[in-house]
Amino acid sequence: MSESTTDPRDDTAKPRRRQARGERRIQQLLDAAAHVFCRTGYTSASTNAIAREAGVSPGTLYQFFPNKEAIAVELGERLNRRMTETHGTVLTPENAGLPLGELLDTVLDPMIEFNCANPVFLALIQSSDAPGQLLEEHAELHDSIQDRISELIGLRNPDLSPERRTHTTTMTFALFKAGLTLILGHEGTEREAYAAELKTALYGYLAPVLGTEAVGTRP
Amino acid sequence: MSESTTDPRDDTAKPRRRQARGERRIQQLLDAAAHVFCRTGYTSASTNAIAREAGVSPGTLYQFFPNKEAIAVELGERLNRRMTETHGTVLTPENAGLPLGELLDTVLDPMIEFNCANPVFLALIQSSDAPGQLLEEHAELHDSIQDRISELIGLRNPDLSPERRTHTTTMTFALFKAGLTLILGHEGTEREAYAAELKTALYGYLAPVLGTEAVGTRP
DNA sequence: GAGAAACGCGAGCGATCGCTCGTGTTTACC
DNA sequence: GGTAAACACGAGCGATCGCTCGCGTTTCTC
Repeated sequence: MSESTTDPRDDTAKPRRRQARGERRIQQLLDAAAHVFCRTGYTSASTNAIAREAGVSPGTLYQFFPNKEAIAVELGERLNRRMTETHGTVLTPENAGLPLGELLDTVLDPMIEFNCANPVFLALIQSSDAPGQLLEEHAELHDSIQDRISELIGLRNPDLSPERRTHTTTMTFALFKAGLTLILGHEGTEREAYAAELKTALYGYLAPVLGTEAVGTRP
Repeated sequence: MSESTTDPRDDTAKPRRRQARGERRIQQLLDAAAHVFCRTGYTSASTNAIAREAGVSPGTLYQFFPNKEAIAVELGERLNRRMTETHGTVLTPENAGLPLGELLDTVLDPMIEFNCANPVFLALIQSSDAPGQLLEEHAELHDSIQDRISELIGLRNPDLSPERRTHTTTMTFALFKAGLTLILGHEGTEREAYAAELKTALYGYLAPVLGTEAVGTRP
Protein backbone atom coordinates (compact mmCIF):
# COMPACT_ATOMS: atom_id res chain seq x y z
CA MET A 1 0.00 0.00 0.00
CA SER A 2 2.93 2.35 -0.58
CA GLU A 3 1.84 5.44 -2.53
CA SER A 4 5.37 6.29 -3.54
CA THR A 5 4.73 8.78 -6.32
CA THR A 6 7.14 11.55 -7.15
CA ASP A 7 4.73 13.63 -5.07
CA PRO A 8 5.03 17.05 -6.71
CA ARG A 9 1.50 17.35 -5.34
CA ASP A 10 -0.42 14.59 -3.62
CA ASP A 11 -3.66 16.45 -3.04
CA THR A 12 -5.52 14.10 -5.35
CA ALA A 13 -2.91 11.33 -5.49
CA LYS A 14 -2.85 11.62 -9.29
CA PRO A 15 0.41 13.24 -10.39
CA ARG A 16 -0.39 13.16 -14.11
CA ARG A 17 1.23 16.09 -15.90
CA ARG A 18 -0.89 16.92 -18.95
CA GLN A 19 0.59 18.31 -22.11
CA ALA A 20 -1.11 20.94 -24.24
CA ARG A 21 -2.02 18.18 -26.67
CA GLY A 22 -3.76 16.31 -23.86
CA GLU A 23 -5.83 19.31 -22.80
CA ARG A 24 -6.92 19.73 -26.38
CA ARG A 25 -7.91 16.07 -26.58
CA ILE A 26 -9.93 16.39 -23.38
CA GLN A 27 -11.85 19.31 -24.83
CA GLN A 28 -12.41 17.37 -28.08
CA LEU A 29 -13.69 14.39 -26.14
CA LEU A 30 -16.02 16.51 -23.99
CA ASP A 31 -17.40 18.21 -27.09
CA ALA A 32 -17.93 14.84 -28.73
CA ALA A 33 -19.56 13.49 -25.57
CA ALA A 34 -21.89 16.50 -25.51
CA HIS A 35 -23.04 15.68 -29.04
CA VAL A 36 -23.56 12.00 -28.32
CA PHE A 37 -25.31 12.60 -25.00
CA CYS A 38 -27.58 15.10 -26.73
CA ARG A 39 -28.40 12.59 -29.44
CA THR A 40 -29.02 9.47 -27.36
CA GLY A 41 -28.91 10.33 -23.66
CA TYR A 42 -26.37 9.13 -21.13
CA THR A 43 -27.10 5.40 -20.92
CA SER A 44 -27.43 4.74 -24.61
CA ALA A 45 -24.30 6.70 -25.42
CA SER A 46 -21.39 4.29 -25.88
CA THR A 47 -17.83 5.27 -25.07
CA ASN A 48 -16.76 3.89 -28.44
CA ALA A 49 -19.24 6.23 -30.11
CA ILE A 50 -17.86 9.18 -28.17
CA ALA A 51 -14.32 8.24 -29.17
CA ARG A 52 -15.38 7.82 -32.81
CA GLU A 53 -17.13 11.22 -32.76
CA ALA A 54 -13.95 12.77 -31.41
CA GLY A 55 -11.90 10.98 -34.06
CA VAL A 56 -9.78 9.02 -31.61
CA SER A 57 -9.53 5.40 -30.49
CA PRO A 58 -11.24 3.96 -27.39
CA GLY A 59 -7.84 3.56 -25.75
CA THR A 60 -7.12 7.25 -26.13
CA LEU A 61 -10.39 8.15 -24.45
CA TYR A 62 -9.44 6.09 -21.42
CA GLN A 63 -6.11 7.86 -21.23
CA PHE A 64 -8.00 10.92 -20.01
CA PHE A 65 -11.06 9.53 -18.28
CA PRO A 66 -11.13 6.55 -15.89
CA ASN A 67 -14.63 5.53 -16.96
CA LYS A 68 -17.77 6.60 -18.75
CA GLU A 69 -19.29 8.28 -15.72
CA ALA A 70 -16.23 10.50 -15.31
CA ILE A 71 -16.83 11.93 -18.78
CA ALA A 72 -20.35 12.98 -17.89
CA VAL A 73 -19.23 14.24 -14.49
CA GLU A 74 -16.47 16.39 -15.94
CA LEU A 75 -18.79 17.71 -18.63
CA GLY A 76 -21.41 18.41 -15.98
CA GLU A 77 -18.92 20.18 -13.76
CA ARG A 78 -17.79 22.50 -16.52
CA LEU A 79 -21.37 23.30 -17.47
CA ASN A 80 -22.38 23.75 -13.84
CA ARG A 81 -19.52 26.17 -13.32
CA ARG A 82 -20.61 28.31 -16.26
CA MET A 83 -24.28 28.04 -15.36
CA THR A 84 -23.51 29.05 -11.78
CA GLU A 85 -21.70 32.13 -13.07
CA THR A 86 -24.72 32.98 -15.19
CA HIS A 87 -27.33 32.66 -12.49
CA GLY A 88 -24.97 34.21 -9.95
CA THR A 89 -24.80 37.46 -11.88
CA VAL A 90 -28.51 37.57 -12.46
CA LEU A 91 -30.31 36.09 -9.48
CA THR A 92 -29.11 38.88 -7.18
CA PRO A 93 -30.84 40.76 -4.35
CA GLU A 94 -30.36 43.98 -6.31
CA ASN A 95 -32.60 42.69 -9.08
CA ALA A 96 -35.34 41.77 -6.60
CA GLY A 97 -36.59 45.34 -6.65
CA LEU A 98 -37.15 45.50 -10.41
CA PRO A 99 -40.64 45.57 -11.86
CA LEU A 100 -41.69 41.95 -12.36
CA GLY A 101 -41.54 42.12 -16.15
CA GLU A 102 -38.03 43.50 -16.16
CA LEU A 103 -36.99 41.05 -13.46
CA LEU A 104 -38.13 38.15 -15.62
CA ASP A 105 -36.34 39.51 -18.67
CA THR A 106 -33.16 40.10 -16.72
CA VAL A 107 -33.14 36.66 -15.16
CA LEU A 108 -34.53 34.50 -17.93
CA ASP A 109 -32.75 35.84 -20.98
CA PRO A 110 -29.23 34.82 -19.93
CA MET A 111 -30.44 31.48 -18.59
CA ILE A 112 -32.25 30.73 -21.84
CA GLU A 113 -29.30 31.85 -23.91
CA PHE A 114 -26.93 29.61 -21.99
CA ASN A 115 -29.14 26.59 -22.47
CA CYS A 116 -29.62 27.27 -26.17
CA ALA A 117 -25.85 27.39 -26.55
CA ASN A 118 -25.41 24.23 -24.44
CA PRO A 119 -28.36 21.94 -25.06
CA VAL A 120 -26.47 19.03 -23.54
CA PHE A 121 -26.99 20.67 -20.17
CA LEU A 122 -30.73 19.99 -20.19
CA ALA A 123 -30.17 16.60 -21.81
CA LEU A 124 -27.93 15.50 -18.95
CA ILE A 125 -30.31 16.84 -16.31
CA GLN A 126 -33.27 15.08 -17.85
CA SER A 127 -31.54 11.74 -18.37
CA SER A 128 -33.34 9.78 -15.70
CA ASP A 129 -30.88 6.87 -15.51
CA ALA A 130 -27.80 8.95 -14.82
CA PRO A 131 -25.13 7.63 -12.44
CA GLY A 132 -24.97 8.69 -8.80
CA GLN A 133 -22.26 11.31 -8.91
CA LEU A 134 -23.89 13.15 -11.77
CA LEU A 135 -27.17 13.27 -9.90
CA GLU A 136 -25.39 14.79 -6.89
CA GLU A 137 -23.89 17.47 -9.11
CA HIS A 138 -27.28 18.34 -10.50
CA ALA A 139 -28.85 18.35 -7.07
CA GLU A 140 -26.24 20.83 -5.89
CA LEU A 141 -26.83 23.19 -8.79
CA HIS A 142 -30.57 22.75 -8.49
CA ASP A 143 -30.51 23.64 -4.82
CA SER A 144 -28.25 26.65 -5.30
CA ILE A 145 -30.53 28.05 -7.99
CA GLN A 146 -33.64 27.43 -5.94
CA ASP A 147 -32.04 29.07 -2.92
CA ARG A 148 -31.46 32.17 -4.99
CA ILE A 149 -34.99 32.19 -6.32
CA SER A 150 -36.34 31.65 -2.85
CA GLU A 151 -34.27 34.58 -1.62
CA LEU A 152 -35.66 36.84 -4.32
CA ILE A 153 -39.18 35.79 -3.55
CA GLY A 154 -38.61 36.36 0.13
CA LEU A 155 -37.29 39.86 -0.52
CA ARG A 156 -40.25 40.80 -2.68
CA ASN A 157 -42.89 39.32 -0.37
CA PRO A 158 -41.67 38.87 3.19
CA ASP A 159 -45.16 37.98 4.39
CA LEU A 160 -45.12 34.64 2.59
CA SER A 161 -45.09 31.61 4.87
CA PRO A 162 -41.99 29.40 4.53
CA GLU A 163 -44.11 26.60 3.08
CA ARG A 164 -45.73 28.80 0.47
CA ARG A 165 -42.39 30.27 -0.39
CA THR A 166 -40.89 26.82 -0.91
CA HIS A 167 -43.79 25.71 -3.05
CA THR A 168 -43.72 28.88 -5.12
CA THR A 169 -39.98 28.55 -5.61
CA THR A 170 -40.11 24.90 -6.63
CA MET A 171 -43.02 25.44 -8.97
CA THR A 172 -41.38 28.48 -10.54
CA PHE A 173 -38.24 26.53 -11.30
CA ALA A 174 -40.18 23.54 -12.60
CA LEU A 175 -42.20 25.78 -14.93
CA PHE A 176 -38.97 27.36 -16.12
CA LYS A 177 -37.49 23.98 -16.98
CA ALA A 178 -40.64 23.00 -18.84
CA GLY A 179 -40.54 26.20 -20.85
CA LEU A 180 -36.87 25.69 -21.53
CA THR A 181 -37.55 22.24 -22.97
CA LEU A 182 -40.14 23.78 -25.27
CA ILE A 183 -37.73 26.53 -26.29
CA LEU A 184 -34.93 24.10 -27.08
CA GLY A 185 -37.35 22.00 -29.12
CA HIS A 186 -37.89 24.85 -31.59
CA GLU A 187 -35.78 27.21 -33.61
CA GLY A 188 -35.77 30.74 -34.91
CA THR A 189 -39.05 32.63 -34.63
CA GLU A 190 -40.85 29.79 -32.90
CA ARG A 191 -38.13 29.62 -30.29
CA GLU A 192 -38.51 33.30 -29.51
CA ALA A 193 -42.27 32.94 -29.38
CA TYR A 194 -42.01 30.24 -26.73
CA ALA A 195 -39.48 32.26 -24.77
CA ALA A 196 -41.99 35.11 -24.69
CA GLU A 197 -44.75 32.69 -23.80
CA LEU A 198 -42.73 31.34 -20.87
CA LYS A 199 -42.28 34.86 -19.54
CA THR A 200 -46.01 35.46 -19.88
CA ALA A 201 -46.71 32.28 -17.95
CA LEU A 202 -44.31 33.07 -15.12
CA TYR A 203 -45.60 36.63 -15.00
CA GLY A 204 -49.16 35.40 -14.64
CA TYR A 205 -48.16 32.96 -11.94
CA LEU A 206 -45.90 35.26 -9.94
CA ALA A 207 -47.67 38.63 -10.26
CA PRO A 208 -50.37 37.81 -7.66
CA VAL A 209 -47.70 36.63 -5.21
CA LEU A 210 -44.90 39.13 -5.79
CA GLY A 211 -46.66 42.17 -7.23
CA THR A 212 -45.79 43.71 -10.57
CA GLU A 213 -44.33 47.08 -9.58
CA ALA A 214 -40.82 48.02 -8.56
CA VAL A 215 -40.21 47.32 -4.88
CA GLY A 216 -37.82 49.14 -2.53
CA THR A 217 -35.77 46.61 -0.60
CA ARG A 218 -34.13 48.97 1.85
CA PRO A 219 -34.72 48.30 5.57
CA MET B 1 -44.17 -17.99 -48.45
CA SER B 2 -47.35 -19.99 -47.84
CA GLU B 3 -49.21 -18.57 -44.85
CA SER B 4 -51.23 -21.75 -44.37
CA THR B 5 -52.52 -21.22 -40.86
CA THR B 6 -55.79 -22.68 -39.66
CA ASP B 7 -57.08 -19.19 -40.48
CA PRO B 8 -59.84 -18.71 -37.94
CA ARG B 9 -58.85 -15.05 -38.38
CA ASP B 10 -55.94 -13.82 -40.41
CA ASP B 11 -56.40 -10.14 -39.68
CA THR B 12 -53.07 -10.00 -37.89
CA ALA B 13 -51.63 -13.28 -39.25
CA LYS B 14 -51.07 -14.41 -35.66
CA PRO B 15 -53.57 -17.16 -34.84
CA ARG B 16 -52.40 -17.66 -31.27
CA ARG B 17 -55.29 -18.71 -29.04
CA ARG B 18 -54.54 -17.48 -25.54
CA GLN B 19 -55.72 -19.38 -22.49
CA ALA B 20 -56.93 -17.68 -19.31
CA ARG B 21 -53.59 -18.54 -17.74
CA GLY B 22 -51.81 -16.72 -20.57
CA GLU B 23 -53.88 -13.58 -20.16
CA ARG B 24 -53.07 -13.60 -16.47
CA ARG B 25 -49.36 -13.96 -17.21
CA ILE B 26 -49.50 -11.05 -19.65
CA GLN B 27 -51.03 -8.84 -16.99
CA GLN B 28 -48.43 -10.00 -14.47
CA LEU B 29 -45.63 -9.23 -16.92
CA LEU B 30 -47.02 -5.80 -17.74
CA ASP B 31 -47.36 -4.97 -14.05
CA ALA B 32 -43.80 -6.13 -13.46
CA ALA B 33 -42.60 -4.12 -16.46
CA ALA B 34 -44.35 -1.04 -15.08
CA HIS B 35 -42.44 -1.40 -11.82
CA VAL B 36 -39.09 -1.93 -13.50
CA PHE B 37 -39.61 0.88 -16.04
CA CYS B 38 -40.58 3.19 -13.17
CA ARG B 39 -37.44 2.24 -11.26
CA THR B 40 -34.84 2.41 -14.01
CA GLY B 41 -36.40 3.77 -17.20
CA TYR B 42 -36.88 1.88 -20.46
CA THR B 43 -33.31 1.39 -21.67
CA SER B 44 -31.82 0.31 -18.36
CA ALA B 45 -34.67 -2.10 -17.69
CA SER B 46 -33.59 -5.63 -18.62
CA THR B 47 -36.06 -8.21 -19.82
CA ASN B 48 -34.56 -10.68 -17.36
CA ALA B 49 -35.32 -8.22 -14.55
CA ILE B 50 -38.91 -7.89 -15.75
CA ALA B 51 -39.29 -11.66 -15.88
CA ARG B 52 -37.77 -11.99 -12.40
CA GLU B 53 -40.07 -9.30 -11.02
CA ALA B 54 -43.02 -11.19 -12.48
CA GLY B 55 -41.73 -14.44 -11.01
CA VAL B 56 -41.32 -16.21 -14.37
CA SER B 57 -38.42 -17.29 -16.57
CA PRO B 58 -37.07 -15.25 -19.50
CA GLY B 59 -38.41 -17.90 -21.87
CA THR B 60 -41.93 -17.43 -20.55
CA LEU B 61 -41.75 -13.69 -21.13
CA TYR B 62 -40.91 -14.27 -24.77
CA GLN B 63 -43.87 -16.59 -25.14
CA PHE B 64 -46.08 -13.51 -24.90
CA PHE B 65 -43.95 -10.69 -26.28
CA PRO B 66 -41.77 -10.88 -29.38
CA ASN B 67 -39.21 -8.44 -27.95
CA LYS B 68 -38.55 -5.84 -25.28
CA GLU B 69 -40.07 -2.99 -27.26
CA ALA B 70 -43.36 -4.86 -27.59
CA ILE B 71 -43.69 -4.94 -23.82
CA ALA B 72 -43.39 -1.17 -23.55
CA VAL B 73 -45.66 -0.68 -26.56
CA GLU B 74 -48.41 -2.90 -25.14
CA LEU B 75 -48.08 -1.23 -21.73
CA GLY B 76 -48.21 2.16 -23.41
CA GLU B 77 -51.26 1.22 -25.46
CA ARG B 78 -53.21 0.13 -22.42
CA LEU B 79 -52.26 3.27 -20.52
CA ASN B 80 -53.01 5.45 -23.54
CA ARG B 81 -56.45 3.87 -23.85
CA ARG B 82 -57.30 4.65 -20.25
CA MET B 83 -55.75 8.10 -20.41
CA THR B 84 -57.72 8.84 -23.58
CA GLU B 85 -60.92 7.87 -21.80
CA THR B 86 -60.03 10.19 -18.94
CA HIS B 87 -59.25 13.24 -21.03
CA GLY B 88 -62.11 12.44 -23.37
CA THR B 89 -64.69 12.77 -20.60
CA VAL B 90 -63.15 15.95 -19.26
CA LEU B 91 -61.73 17.98 -22.13
CA THR B 92 -65.17 18.54 -23.66
CA PRO B 93 -66.72 21.59 -25.35
CA GLU B 94 -69.38 21.64 -22.64
CA ASN B 95 -66.76 22.35 -20.01
CA ALA B 96 -65.35 25.23 -22.03
CA GLY B 97 -68.03 27.50 -20.61
CA LEU B 98 -67.18 26.91 -16.96
CA PRO B 99 -65.52 29.61 -14.88
CA LEU B 100 -61.77 29.18 -15.30
CA GLY B 101 -61.19 27.93 -11.76
CA GLU B 102 -63.85 25.26 -12.08
CA LEU B 103 -62.62 24.36 -15.54
CA LEU B 104 -59.13 23.74 -14.20
CA ASP B 105 -60.45 21.64 -11.30
CA THR B 106 -62.65 19.62 -13.59
CA VAL B 107 -59.92 18.93 -16.10
CA LEU B 108 -56.85 18.60 -13.91
CA ASP B 109 -58.15 16.52 -11.02
CA PRO B 110 -58.88 13.37 -13.06
CA MET B 111 -55.67 13.75 -15.08
CA ILE B 112 -53.60 14.11 -11.91
CA GLU B 113 -55.38 11.22 -10.25
CA PHE B 114 -54.72 8.96 -13.21
CA ASN B 115 -51.04 9.76 -13.26
CA CYS B 116 -50.70 9.27 -9.52
CA ALA B 117 -52.25 5.84 -9.91
CA ASN B 118 -50.05 5.04 -12.92
CA PRO B 119 -46.69 6.70 -12.43
CA VAL B 120 -45.17 4.52 -15.13
CA PHE B 121 -47.10 6.58 -17.65
CA LEU B 122 -44.99 9.67 -17.07
CA ALA B 123 -41.87 7.53 -16.72
CA LEU B 124 -42.40 6.08 -20.19
CA ILE B 125 -43.17 9.46 -21.72
CA GLN B 126 -40.08 11.05 -20.23
CA SER B 127 -37.69 8.23 -21.12
CA SER B 128 -35.79 10.03 -23.83
CA ASP B 129 -34.21 6.96 -25.46
CA ALA B 130 -37.46 5.10 -26.10
CA PRO B 131 -37.85 3.03 -29.28
CA GLY B 132 -39.62 4.36 -32.33
CA GLN B 133 -43.01 2.76 -32.00
CA LEU B 134 -43.40 3.93 -28.42
CA LEU B 135 -42.59 7.48 -29.45
CA GLU B 136 -45.27 7.31 -32.12
CA GLU B 137 -47.80 6.19 -29.56
CA HIS B 138 -46.91 9.08 -27.31
CA ALA B 139 -47.00 11.55 -30.17
CA GLU B 140 -50.51 10.38 -31.03
CA LEU B 141 -51.79 10.80 -27.48
CA HIS B 142 -49.94 14.07 -27.13
CA ASP B 143 -51.53 15.45 -30.27
CA SER B 144 -55.01 14.29 -29.35
CA ILE B 145 -54.78 15.97 -25.95
CA GLN B 146 -53.39 19.16 -27.43
CA ASP B 147 -56.13 19.21 -30.04
CA ARG B 148 -58.71 19.09 -27.27
CA ILE B 149 -57.01 21.82 -25.29
CA SER B 150 -56.71 23.92 -28.42
CA GLU B 151 -60.41 23.43 -29.09
CA LEU B 152 -61.32 24.59 -25.59
CA ILE B 153 -59.10 27.63 -25.89
CA GLY B 154 -60.61 28.43 -29.27
CA LEU B 155 -64.12 28.21 -27.86
CA ARG B 156 -63.32 30.51 -24.96
CA ASN B 157 -61.41 33.06 -26.99
CA PRO B 158 -62.25 32.91 -30.72
CA ASP B 159 -60.28 36.11 -31.36
CA LEU B 160 -56.95 34.42 -30.74
CA SER B 161 -54.75 34.07 -33.80
CA PRO B 162 -53.94 30.48 -34.83
CA GLU B 163 -50.29 31.00 -33.89
CA ARG B 164 -51.03 32.39 -30.45
CA ARG B 165 -53.55 29.60 -29.89
CA THR B 166 -50.95 26.97 -30.76
CA HIS B 167 -48.35 28.53 -28.53
CA THR B 168 -50.78 28.89 -25.65
CA THR B 169 -51.90 25.29 -26.05
CA THR B 170 -48.39 23.89 -26.21
CA MET B 171 -47.21 25.93 -23.26
CA THR B 172 -50.27 24.99 -21.22
CA PHE B 173 -49.64 21.31 -21.76
CA ALA B 174 -45.91 21.66 -21.07
CA LEU B 175 -46.61 23.47 -17.81
CA PHE B 176 -49.09 20.77 -16.88
CA LYS B 177 -46.50 18.05 -17.42
CA ALA B 178 -43.97 19.96 -15.35
CA GLY B 179 -46.45 20.32 -12.50
CA LEU B 180 -47.33 16.65 -12.81
CA THR B 181 -43.69 15.67 -12.38
CA LEU B 182 -43.53 17.78 -9.25
CA ILE B 183 -46.75 16.24 -7.93
CA LEU B 184 -45.54 12.69 -8.53
CA GLY B 185 -42.29 13.53 -6.78
CA HIS B 186 -44.09 14.19 -3.52
CA GLU B 187 -46.64 12.47 -1.33
CA GLY B 188 -49.52 13.25 0.97
CA THR B 189 -49.95 16.87 1.97
CA GLU B 190 -47.03 18.07 -0.15
CA ARG B 191 -48.51 16.39 -3.18
CA GLU B 192 -51.81 18.20 -2.70
CA ALA B 193 -50.00 21.46 -2.16
CA TYR B 194 -48.24 21.14 -5.52
CA ALA B 195 -51.48 20.18 -7.22
CA ALA B 196 -53.01 23.39 -5.89
CA GLU B 197 -49.91 25.32 -6.90
CA LEU B 198 -50.14 23.96 -10.45
CA LYS B 199 -53.73 25.15 -10.69
CA THR B 200 -52.70 28.55 -9.44
CA ALA B 201 -49.98 28.72 -12.05
CA LEU B 202 -52.24 27.71 -14.93
CA TYR B 203 -54.91 30.09 -13.68
CA GLY B 204 -52.45 32.96 -13.66
CA TYR B 205 -51.25 32.08 -17.14
CA LEU B 206 -54.61 31.46 -18.75
CA ALA B 207 -56.83 34.05 -17.05
CA PRO B 208 -55.56 36.98 -19.15
CA VAL B 209 -56.08 34.98 -22.35
CA LEU B 210 -59.31 33.13 -21.63
CA GLY B 211 -61.01 35.26 -18.99
CA THR B 212 -62.08 33.97 -15.60
CA GLU B 213 -65.86 34.10 -15.80
CA ALA B 214 -68.32 31.59 -17.16
CA VAL B 215 -68.72 31.93 -20.92
CA GLY B 216 -71.74 31.10 -23.05
CA THR B 217 -70.73 28.97 -26.01
CA ARG B 218 -73.99 28.97 -27.93
CA PRO B 219 -73.90 30.39 -31.49
C1' DG C 1 20.44 12.89 -28.55
C1' DA C 2 19.04 9.99 -24.92
C1' DG C 3 15.78 8.74 -21.56
C1' DA C 4 11.27 9.29 -19.56
C1' DA C 5 6.72 10.28 -19.65
C1' DA C 6 2.62 11.54 -22.04
C1' DC C 7 -0.01 10.37 -26.04
C1' DG C 8 -2.16 7.19 -29.33
C1' DC C 9 -3.76 2.92 -31.28
C1' DG C 10 -7.02 -1.08 -31.85
C1' DA C 11 -7.65 -5.90 -31.02
C1' DG C 12 -9.94 -8.10 -27.73
C1' DC C 13 -11.41 -9.47 -22.67
C1' DG C 14 -15.10 -10.06 -19.42
C1' DA C 15 -19.66 -8.90 -18.34
C1' DT C 16 -24.24 -8.01 -19.56
C1' DC C 17 -28.27 -7.99 -22.38
C1' DG C 18 -31.82 -9.34 -25.61
C1' DC C 19 -33.37 -13.33 -27.06
C1' DT C 20 -33.58 -18.64 -28.50
C1' DC C 21 -34.23 -23.45 -28.12
C1' DG C 22 -34.80 -28.01 -26.50
C1' DT C 23 -37.44 -30.07 -23.25
C1' DG C 24 -40.94 -30.88 -19.90
C1' DT C 25 -45.80 -29.65 -17.92
C1' DT C 26 -50.57 -28.07 -18.09
C1' DT C 27 -54.83 -27.26 -20.48
C1' DA C 28 -58.41 -27.65 -24.10
C1' DC C 29 -60.92 -30.49 -27.03
C1' DC C 30 -62.60 -34.93 -29.00
C1' DG D 1 -57.66 -41.27 -22.40
C1' DG D 2 -55.26 -39.37 -26.19
C1' DT D 3 -53.56 -35.64 -28.91
C1' DA D 4 -52.27 -31.08 -30.00
C1' DA D 5 -51.49 -26.68 -28.58
C1' DA D 6 -50.44 -23.41 -25.06
C1' DC D 7 -47.53 -22.60 -21.19
C1' DA D 8 -43.15 -22.84 -18.50
C1' DC D 9 -38.37 -23.44 -17.75
C1' DG D 10 -33.36 -22.02 -17.76
C1' DA D 11 -28.95 -22.80 -19.88
C1' DG D 12 -26.72 -20.46 -23.13
C1' DC D 13 -25.90 -18.05 -27.92
C1' DG D 14 -24.59 -13.92 -30.39
C1' DA D 15 -24.03 -9.10 -30.05
C1' DT D 16 -22.76 -5.11 -27.70
C1' DC D 17 -20.59 -2.37 -24.26
C1' DG D 18 -17.29 -0.65 -20.93
C1' DC D 19 -12.80 -1.01 -20.52
C1' DT D 20 -7.69 -3.03 -20.80
C1' DC D 21 -3.23 -3.97 -22.48
C1' DG D 22 0.73 -4.24 -25.23
C1' DC D 23 3.16 -1.65 -28.21
C1' DG D 24 4.42 2.18 -31.22
C1' DT D 25 4.81 7.55 -31.56
C1' DT D 26 5.35 12.27 -29.99
C1' DT D 27 6.84 15.59 -26.69
C1' DC D 28 9.40 17.25 -22.71
C1' DT D 29 13.69 17.61 -20.11
C1' DC D 30 18.50 17.55 -19.45
